Amino acid sequence: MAERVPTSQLAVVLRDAITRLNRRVRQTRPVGDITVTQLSALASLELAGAMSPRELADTERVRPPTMTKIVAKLEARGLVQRSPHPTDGRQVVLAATAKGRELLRQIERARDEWLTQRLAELTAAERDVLQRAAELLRRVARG
Amino acid sequence: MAERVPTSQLAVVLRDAITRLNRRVRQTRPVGDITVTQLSALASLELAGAMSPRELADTERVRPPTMTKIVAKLEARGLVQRSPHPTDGRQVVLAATAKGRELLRQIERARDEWLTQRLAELTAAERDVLQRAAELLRRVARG
DNA sequence: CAGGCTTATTAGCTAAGCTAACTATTGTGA
DNA sequence: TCACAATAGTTAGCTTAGCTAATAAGCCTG
Repeated sequence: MAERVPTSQLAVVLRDAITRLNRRVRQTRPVGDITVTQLSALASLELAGAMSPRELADTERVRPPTMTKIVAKLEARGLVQRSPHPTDGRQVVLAATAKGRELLRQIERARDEWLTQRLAELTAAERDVLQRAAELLRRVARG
Repeated sequence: MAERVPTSQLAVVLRDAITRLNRRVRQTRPVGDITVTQLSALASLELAGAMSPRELADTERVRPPTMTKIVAKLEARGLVQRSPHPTDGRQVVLAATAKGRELLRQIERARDEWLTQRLAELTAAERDVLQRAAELLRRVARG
């Protein structure tokens, strides 16, 4: 079925496919009027647990001043809570609030609904390919 | 190997994998100091051929005033050229210049270099899975 | 315990997105 | 035909998101 092609050519095809699908997924407008940047930070906080602004900035690949702004907005919406670090007086500990976690769940559902419908149109064998691919893609991204 | 899971769960896993890999790919800094937004518009122009600002705005899913700014910057860099529409006096025709196309090729090479190296670390069978997946992903994105 | 590192914020800039409002052109219907 | 609606593009003015440089506060070490 799939002809064997050079790895470099696979890279081109794969990047193109991922870029396009990512745009489509992002076009599903979020539920709670939250921006993509804010959502991503909130999701990281929920996924990896409480952390400092510095760590969150590193996770999101932005600079600390940028994260200061993002966190300020999330806090103003009551989605994130900040508390003092138990031992280090400089640091701040950020954590998603119950409201923040609830919003995340709502948005994930809305996004995945679109994708789920699309995937349902494929055959079981095709979904199987995608499932194995998903694991590989995560590994590639992590590497 | 891959256990059969519900389609909705596949959607979650797949979206997550794609989001992460997309971030990684984007982190590869472009060659010519061009922004992601500008690059995307330029790539669309190259891919789909000459079109009006309106059409390009629709393609990129932004509003016309936003595209006005993006095009202005691309034009200032000599990457895009604008010419009058042959019959409709209101419209403008946008096209990538030779310089713009050359920049696109450079950037694509740089990006894919990173991904190619990662893919080279997989087995041939795993690359085969990804190749079939890429085709499916494009189809899903198009749908 | 003085001076240097780390954490976080503030200030000030650019880019990217939006809506509303404007100009110019095209098309249309009485 | 021509007044008027629709369309294309831009301008004005706003918010968000990103950056660097500078500042303030706390920690650590010689």
